[in-house]
Amino acid sequence: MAIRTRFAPSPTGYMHIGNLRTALYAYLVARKDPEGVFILRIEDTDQGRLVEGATDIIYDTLKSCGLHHDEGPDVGGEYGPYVQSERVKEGLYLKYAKELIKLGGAHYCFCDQEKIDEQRKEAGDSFKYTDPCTSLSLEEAEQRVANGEKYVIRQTIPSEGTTSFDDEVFGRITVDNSTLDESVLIKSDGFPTYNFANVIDDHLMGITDVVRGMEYLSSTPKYNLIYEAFGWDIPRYIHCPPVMKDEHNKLSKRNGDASFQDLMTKGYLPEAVLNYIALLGWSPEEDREVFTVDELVQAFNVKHIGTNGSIFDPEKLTWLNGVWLRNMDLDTYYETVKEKIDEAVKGNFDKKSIAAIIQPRANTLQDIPPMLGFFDSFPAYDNSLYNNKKMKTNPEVALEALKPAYDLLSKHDDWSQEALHTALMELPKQLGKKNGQVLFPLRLAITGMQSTPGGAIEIAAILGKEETLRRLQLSIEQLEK
RNA sequence: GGCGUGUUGGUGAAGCGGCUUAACACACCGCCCUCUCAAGGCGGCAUUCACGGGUUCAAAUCCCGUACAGGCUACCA
Repeated sequence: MAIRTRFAPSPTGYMHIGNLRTALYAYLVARKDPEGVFILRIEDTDQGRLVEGATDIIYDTLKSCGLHHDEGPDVGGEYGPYVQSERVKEGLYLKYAKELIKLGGAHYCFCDQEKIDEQRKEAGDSFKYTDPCTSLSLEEAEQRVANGEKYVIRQTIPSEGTTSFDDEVFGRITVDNSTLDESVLIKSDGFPTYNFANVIDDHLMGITDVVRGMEYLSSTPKYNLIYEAFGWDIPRYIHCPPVMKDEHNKLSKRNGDASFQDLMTKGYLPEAVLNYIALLGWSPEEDREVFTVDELVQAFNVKHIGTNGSIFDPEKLTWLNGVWLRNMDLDTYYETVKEKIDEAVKGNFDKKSIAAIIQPRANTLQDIPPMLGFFDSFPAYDNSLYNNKKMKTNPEVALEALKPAYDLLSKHDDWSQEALHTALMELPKQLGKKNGQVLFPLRLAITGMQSTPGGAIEIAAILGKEETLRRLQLSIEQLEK
């Protein structure tokens, strides 16, 4: 039987990294099977928490990550509808809830909130609701429903015994039924709760492998009781540990900058983000860290998902993003950073050469513009910058190097980087100086910057003869004052 | 409070009873390369696996307890 997994977010805001990771893992589990199917289902049963536009964010995020779903609200499929609120309209959950009642797995409950609160107050800390409606006869309950009394449908839990299941990552989990509470399955507004809808839908959609966060670990036994009451097959469970912001806090939608969208605007690549989050909580068998999504499909193994929560580390993401950027061939790199270069450099320079000098230096797209300011404007700088211990330079040494450099360059016509290189590398020898004593001042003289991406030769080549000489001239005058 | 889960360096982690004097990666620190800054190369960085007991010839690895963390305990998901 082909594996079917689903990603089932509720449209209550943007996608944060923990969510995305769950989607990734569900995707990988499905793709691992050549016949596997990955489904997107929208869980919008909490009408009060819906956020406008949230579903679009989900579509967009999955799309830009390359996590294509085979079935879903936007692409269709044989098991639709894929939006729970639409399924409610079909009366689907209520139908199954009533069947579950007949099977003894659920019951009508007429208790109002005050009654429950009262019991909670009395019980203090160790509260577990004891529902008096459990003992109502079905006839009586149905009569009251027919009379128009407000009701919910609650799960009926056996008072004795234990329920166990095997989780693929956490192993065997066993709980006493007596600790399980009889949660609401159908709310008084007629909508199912997550507790019920996810079981019904997972079964109806033929989900074989349930991939979700471990916050559901402790309610899974309740879900299994429902599966069992219906006589349905229980899926494989893959519960994932949380992604944390720091030692104490899970990543959260509020005051978090770890949404996928945020990371994009911070200049990270979707590929790098996917790669990074795959590594949060999962480790490959081989000693390697750089993976494309397709490569992850090959390498992924549920058995290597860890059991402890992991802290999202922006520094490592930044490094990995840099690796992705550096691994690109120059044409691809140029295409991806073109926009950033254009943003920072308006002058008529060869942008591809600029791309070449920043490629080993930028870890995120955002790093790029601040590096390039000196192209458009020649910044004012102080002569003291020529003092450099390591380079063994000072203003005098600089002047001794810059004047002959000017003479040489003004007579030099082949402005290719190679030609400039050969010409300028001769100069230190002729002057009896070290390379750094000539090239360091030269770079400073034409950029006004203490440090720049690229060296004097590379930058001179990009600036062009006219601009290079112009700046050099200005710097020499400044030194001679 | 109850129930369930987890705890290897600053971070991600490997390890699943002897091969571990605890991989690898990020960060950090050195050195090398070098016209700056990066990139790259090399090396350093946990005498110890939350703590305390126990089992065993042998434990980070198994068991128990304690501490701590986060999860569930909603007509949220």
